[in-house]
Amino acid sequence: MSNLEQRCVEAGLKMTGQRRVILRVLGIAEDHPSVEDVYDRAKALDSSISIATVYRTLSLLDEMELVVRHEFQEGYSRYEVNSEHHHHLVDLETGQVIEFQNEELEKLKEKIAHDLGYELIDHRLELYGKKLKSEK
Amino acid sequence: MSNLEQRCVEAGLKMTGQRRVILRVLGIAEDHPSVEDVYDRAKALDSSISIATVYRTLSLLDEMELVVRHEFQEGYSRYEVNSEHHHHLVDLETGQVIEFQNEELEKLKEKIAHDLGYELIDHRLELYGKKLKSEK
DNA sequence: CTATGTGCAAAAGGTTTGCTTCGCA
DNA sequence: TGCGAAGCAAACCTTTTGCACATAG
Repeated sequence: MSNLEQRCVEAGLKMTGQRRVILRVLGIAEDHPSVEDVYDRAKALDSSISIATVYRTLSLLDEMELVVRHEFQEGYSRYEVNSEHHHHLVDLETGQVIEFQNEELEKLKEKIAHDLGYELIDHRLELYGKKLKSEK
Repeated sequence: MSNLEQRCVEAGLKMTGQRRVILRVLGIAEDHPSVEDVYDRAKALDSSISIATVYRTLSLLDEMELVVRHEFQEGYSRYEVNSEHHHHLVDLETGQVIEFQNEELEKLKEKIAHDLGYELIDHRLELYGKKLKSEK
């Protein structure tokens, strides 16, 4: 049983065929798939899956924080398995999403929130850019 | 003629009654109104305005960069007049939006993008927090 | 006068939900 | 077997759009 499945069972979810497939799709994804993407990939493994189930499952996983939902100003959501904390840089020319971490940034966010009199619960940082012409 | 109106005329837009009203609503707003909010406020000044016009006008203003569109993960957009660059901290308990600026942050963003081989075109930073209990 | 803008209602696109049936525990 | 889960289609919500009429310049 995969780690994701394990955690679902522990949370009291029934491990249905559909959920197993969706978890598998998410587990092997190397990108940040949209609901439609997850649906298509899941359907390739089990053609009986409906998009309603994909939506319901992703919402559940999001609540359980097994997954992170992103909205990169595209009008729809994209998901990824919740692993290490990181941020995203979206390539405006290709749509490619690059992940990064930055310790200095983490500290700065905490400081800013605290200075404003707030406890930081969540945050979101996205960079949008174009690849620099590297003269090779 | 208000500054916003001025800039619209310069951009070649016809200054209709509806646009004047919408610009006025945006100009005096002290919050970050949703399209529905703008529509309601505009209707109070001119009951003939339709929501389609509000959407069309806000899109135009956004393209012209007279206005900034935000999506605070609420499922709809909010707008504000484009003034000084700043970021937002959303109070998770009240929905209140606090604006802030931070020079260190600006530099850090540029550096991160550059280190990843990108030219930073746009970015988005939102903090979500709860007010600290201040023992007064 | 005419290109641009508006109102209205319908359509679009993503997401949610009611209801019935299915199947895991 | 009983209750959570799935499939299907309709409903929802925000946003966009086609079309006929109105109006700024």
